[in-house]
Amino acid sequence: MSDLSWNAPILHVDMDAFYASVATRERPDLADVPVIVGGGSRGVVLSANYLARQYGVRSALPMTRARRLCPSAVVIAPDFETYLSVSASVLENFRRVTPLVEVVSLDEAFLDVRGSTRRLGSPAAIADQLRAVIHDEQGITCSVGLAASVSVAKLASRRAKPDGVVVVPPAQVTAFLHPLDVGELWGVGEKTQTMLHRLGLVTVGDVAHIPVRTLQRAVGHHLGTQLHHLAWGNDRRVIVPRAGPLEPERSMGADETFTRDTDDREVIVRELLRLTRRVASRMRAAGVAGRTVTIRIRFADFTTITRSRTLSEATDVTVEIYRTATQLYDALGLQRARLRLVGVRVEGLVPRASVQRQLVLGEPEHGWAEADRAVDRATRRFGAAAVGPASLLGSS
DNA sequence: TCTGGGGTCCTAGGACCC
DNA sequence: TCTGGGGTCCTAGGACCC
Repeated sequence: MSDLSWNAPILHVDMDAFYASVATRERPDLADVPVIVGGGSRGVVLSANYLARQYGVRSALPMTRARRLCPSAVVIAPDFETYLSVSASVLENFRRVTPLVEVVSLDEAFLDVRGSTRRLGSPAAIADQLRAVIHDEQGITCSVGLAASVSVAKLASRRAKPDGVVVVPPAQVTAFLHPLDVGELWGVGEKTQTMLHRLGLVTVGDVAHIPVRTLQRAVGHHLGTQLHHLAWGNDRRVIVPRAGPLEPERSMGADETFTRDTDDREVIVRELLRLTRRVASRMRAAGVAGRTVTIRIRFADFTTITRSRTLSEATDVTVEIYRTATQLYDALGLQRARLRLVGVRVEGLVPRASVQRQLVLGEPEHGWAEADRAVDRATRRFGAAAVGPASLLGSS
């Protein structure tokens, strides 16, 4: 009955410890063992099963700390191909419920089920069906939050974990929200949480009851407005059906942490070239070009700077992006600074077809675009190791 | 051997233009 | 012989999300 009063019942479906669950679903030997999915020596935890979490292991924790907290954990390298395929199967399960699916990431999506209740039953019944189907077909569990808005549904699913459902009827939204810590709100990370706590704003209810202007002064105009609305459950966001992270992007980039910090210009510049090739070929595959080239430098002490330059016209040409990146790097005039990470990003992406190249006759540049396409073709046929500048031979 | 890699959005100051 | 005021673009930094 109460379901009928819901303007738009929203489900937020969130896989439980997704990477770890997928990694262990056919490994009964790991069922009762702490499991961590994570990268190499300088990496972070990508996913941890609930046994590992009992030791304090969390996503984004440095692997070194995670191993210290839980020496008995089995550490597994991520296998994104498998995650992608499981994720695609789960998405099919969603689409059988409703076409109004907004994919957030590989392991998370919002479903607007207002059009599905006649066929499938109440929103709560739909949540149960989905969890059963995903468990039976994919061998993993998920949690579901059900509410009348996107933001509350998301908070509800978090409270449902693991392997549960939490329903927040419209009349109970503020009673549900106000006791929560401000850090639970979308847009409040570690920094903002700390700042709000220092101001004596600990719960969502605290934030709800101070004047918007005060909030805006504390955290900025935009975020202040947003938090005020979220604290009262005012969330007009609607589900935008989309396939997820494969949307037309505004920027593309790549960065990589060195195995060891380095101050060697040769090594750094070679890395800039490797990253640029990766980014540029992704851009060409996506049919986009961009005008602003940004490099990112992270020093050994973790301080991070960016330097960018906007070109007169958009490009997807490896050599142009690379030249800009190295010029930006050299302009820093670093001497003995040890770098932990470098990155290259191209912003202001537009469809390549919309770029009118002002080709100057005799300009030596205009052969490079064709060279890139030849490299792309060869890479598709023979693999990435087959083609590359001499400075990268043997390194890829 | 503390702290990945892919992104998005906001803020703020200066340049520049009308 | 002080100050305008928008709007837009560019750059840099920072916070956040998954």
